[in-house]
Amino acid sequence: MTLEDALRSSGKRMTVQRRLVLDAVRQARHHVTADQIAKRVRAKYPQIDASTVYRNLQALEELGEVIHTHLDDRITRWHRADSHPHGHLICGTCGSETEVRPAALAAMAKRLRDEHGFAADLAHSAIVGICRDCRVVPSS
Amino acid sequence: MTLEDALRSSGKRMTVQRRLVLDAVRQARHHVTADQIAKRVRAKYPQIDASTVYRNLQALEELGEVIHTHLDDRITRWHRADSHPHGHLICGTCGSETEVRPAALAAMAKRLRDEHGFAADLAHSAIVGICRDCRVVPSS
DNA sequence: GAGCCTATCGCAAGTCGTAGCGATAGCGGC
DNA sequence: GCCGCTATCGCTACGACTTGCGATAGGCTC
Repeated sequence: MTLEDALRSSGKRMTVQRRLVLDAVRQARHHVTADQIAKRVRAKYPQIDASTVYRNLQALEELGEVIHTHLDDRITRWHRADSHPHGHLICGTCGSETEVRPAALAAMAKRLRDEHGFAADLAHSAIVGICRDCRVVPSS
Repeated sequence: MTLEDALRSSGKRMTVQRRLVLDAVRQARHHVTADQIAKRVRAKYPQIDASTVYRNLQALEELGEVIHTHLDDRITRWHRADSHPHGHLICGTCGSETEVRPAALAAMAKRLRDEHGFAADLAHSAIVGICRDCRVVPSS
């Protein structure tokens, strides 16, 4: 398996905790928080510590199994690496969250690559701004 | 003064702590962290609490005096609202930080406005990716 | 399948930022 | 200048996450 190879070549080990954290992320429909993952894992393995969840999420990200993104709160979200990529538009006024197609992000990223040689990952952090509705009717 | 008017019309008050926090942000050359601001303020007003600094930064942002941005760590940076706007490109490999001209951001934002009616603030969060140097010579 | 090396674990403590609470002090009116 | 309303203060506790440490347990060798 690719995962086993990746583990081996990076000197990492497969522990029960690691396996359960990975399963939890894979089974989640969309983004999940570390806390949600911890709760899922505790159903099968109650003694797992939050720090173990965080460390395993980092390790699994290094292995290319999971990815994290930042919305506009202080809570990191995680999802499986093979889910379809997309960006997030978050309205600072009403808090609404809209997904953006990868194509739109790619076009934006092209400009940064051309001008700065910078390969941007525009799905990593949400883009904050003001949505259509809030522009028309400013918040009271 | 505009600031006094803004304070009045929003029911806010000008306290010595508020004044010192604002001065500290204004005197800073670039972005500063809340902790750096607290240290500066404590030179003149040693008893100020960190939570007071945070609350005043929020209040001053509502008044349009200061702005906060997010780089790729978990630490919020603050700067005066009238400094020239710019975006940040942060390399996830080497950690280098590059400033982007507002014009480049505006062009990118236009697409989101046209397609989604979304007025993006692309200076609010840093754009993460891989810089030119790290693309050519991958990190060892 | 026993032994060894060390990655990983659970726990405790620390950091950045937020939130609740009783005490203090701006600031508008008299 | 004094009074009263309440925004703001300092303090403490909490939430998300990180880090250091001794104990545990993968997984490679024999």
